[in-house]
Amino acid sequence: MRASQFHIRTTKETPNDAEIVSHQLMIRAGFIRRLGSGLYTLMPLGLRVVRKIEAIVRDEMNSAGAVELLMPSIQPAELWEESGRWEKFGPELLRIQDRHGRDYCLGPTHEEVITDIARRDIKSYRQLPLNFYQIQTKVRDEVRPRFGVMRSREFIMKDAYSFSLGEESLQACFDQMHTAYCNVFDRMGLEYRAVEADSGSIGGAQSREFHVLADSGEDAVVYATEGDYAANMEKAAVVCQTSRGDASESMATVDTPGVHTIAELSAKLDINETQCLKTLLVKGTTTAVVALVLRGDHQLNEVKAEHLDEVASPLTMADANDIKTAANCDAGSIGPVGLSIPVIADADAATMSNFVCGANENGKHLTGVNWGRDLAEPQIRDLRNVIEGDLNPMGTGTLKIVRGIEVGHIFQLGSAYSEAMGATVLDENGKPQVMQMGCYGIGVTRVAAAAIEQNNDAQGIIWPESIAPFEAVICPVNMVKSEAVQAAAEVLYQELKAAGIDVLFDDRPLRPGAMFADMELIGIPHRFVISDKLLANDEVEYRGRRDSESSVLSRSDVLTKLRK
RNA sequence: CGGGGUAUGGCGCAGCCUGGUAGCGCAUCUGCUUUGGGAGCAGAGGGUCGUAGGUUCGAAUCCUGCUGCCCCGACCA
Repeated sequence: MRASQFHIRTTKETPNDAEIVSHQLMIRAGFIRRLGSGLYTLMPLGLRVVRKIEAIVRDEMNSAGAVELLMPSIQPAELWEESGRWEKFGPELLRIQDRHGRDYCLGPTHEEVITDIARRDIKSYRQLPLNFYQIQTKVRDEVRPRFGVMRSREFIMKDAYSFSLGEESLQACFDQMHTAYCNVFDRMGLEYRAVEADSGSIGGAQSREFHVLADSGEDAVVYATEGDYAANMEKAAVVCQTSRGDASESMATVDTPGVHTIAELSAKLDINETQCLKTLLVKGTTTAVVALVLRGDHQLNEVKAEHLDEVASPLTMADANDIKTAANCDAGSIGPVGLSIPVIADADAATMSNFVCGANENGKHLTGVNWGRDLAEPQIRDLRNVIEGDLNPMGTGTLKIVRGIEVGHIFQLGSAYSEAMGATVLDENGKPQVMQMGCYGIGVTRVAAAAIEQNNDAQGIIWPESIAPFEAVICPVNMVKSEAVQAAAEVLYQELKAAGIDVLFDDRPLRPGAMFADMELIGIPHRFVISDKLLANDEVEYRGRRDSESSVLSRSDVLTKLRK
């Protein structure tokens, strides 16, 4: 490709509405252009990257035996009513009506459509297992689109759906996709982790998220210092490592006017937050509210809490009236002593002794409180987020927390959709059996952004070779003045093209500095400079995008350099 | 949806407080010079100051409503 015939628009100024580096660089280098909130045009450079990512994904999916198809973005409401998600999905589902007033949605995901296809097309266990995938534009009416293409309302996603008979076959499909995903991210040269994830309300099944590690990531990823345990924050299990001390103090009431938070409480009484007990009231299933108690320095894990039978789903904090009724005080003064509602304690909270908690009376707290003596022993569950230094639940080492960008998710759906929509096959006995499903997603456009988050410097983007918009660029110095440079650049360009290299020939009449700056901003991995001076010795200058200095090589070594 | 911010040529901003001819940098166009790290000089084009109303002789500027966008919280690839 000749740069003069390719649309390259770069800017020195950083757009003021771009917060994270990938967004800034994608805009500055002209990969994307914003059309509206969460809506982006993929400019020619951006599309090239996306196409390369798609090619890798497609290749690995095909290798894993998945077959590609393409489903419509517009989906009839009836299908979503069948699965129950027309109601459940909420405002993120962008709904539209046609001219006849019929309801549709713009597909945020395609379980319904694919299950409809499966139930019509798959009749026999002999056809299984089968894995369909597509690379397609998804629409989600995000509450808050941000970070450019990282969280946009319209984005490109690879989604695959497997159909199996029996859980063993589902597991095999899942494992196969796990391997394929690792291959995909390996080939893109990304630093990532596959982590255990919560499987949500469907329950039981396996779920794994693939996170590209980056400080700007929106998710917390937990991993063990030893062994290969890794999970997202929602899922990461806590191993209680403390045991309860003796009840050496007696319970007493202290005045704590104006104290509402654990931080204020520990400051007021000059004690550590670990000595305070935090009590949260949430809506319950059989009772109006349920008390959840945690050690003061610990954070409630809302997903874990939501899974409890006693707790209403979705998790809802009790409102002021509920609190008044249950605890006879305001939030900030609640404690578990004397409550007549279920009290569920995090394991670490249950091992506390002589602790401080709210007295269920505004402006008062209790000190020296002990389980079993001052109040009944609580139910014990894992309720909190892990913190750095917690024990690895697998028994080796401790846990660390890093930030991650979720770029992929593989998930065993089981029979959730196939059962609701009647997707069955006949087994070898001629009996109808509900198919087991798995679903597997990769956020293609998000991968591009994640790759930049992980690979950039002050000059701009540093694309991993496999997804760079161009593999190499030829920069002729002062080509307008030198026919020799022009001719040599042209020859090299033709040579690299013939060798199958995806090469950009920067034939724009730019001064060298501007040209280099552009190409570094755009992030092309390999640069070859041609000038009169170099030509005199039959040489070419080479610089890898990560190199701090250029090197000079013989003209004949250019291809070898690229093939290395 | 709650909280905060912002809206002025394509982009980044100043001007607003204290009302009186809309300005700067980048980008664009023309010419000359320049050509190994985002060139210099000279010239040119481009803005109903988000929108609707109000105050005023006069509003980018003061007041009110609305809208867009961005950032912080609950969702997801």
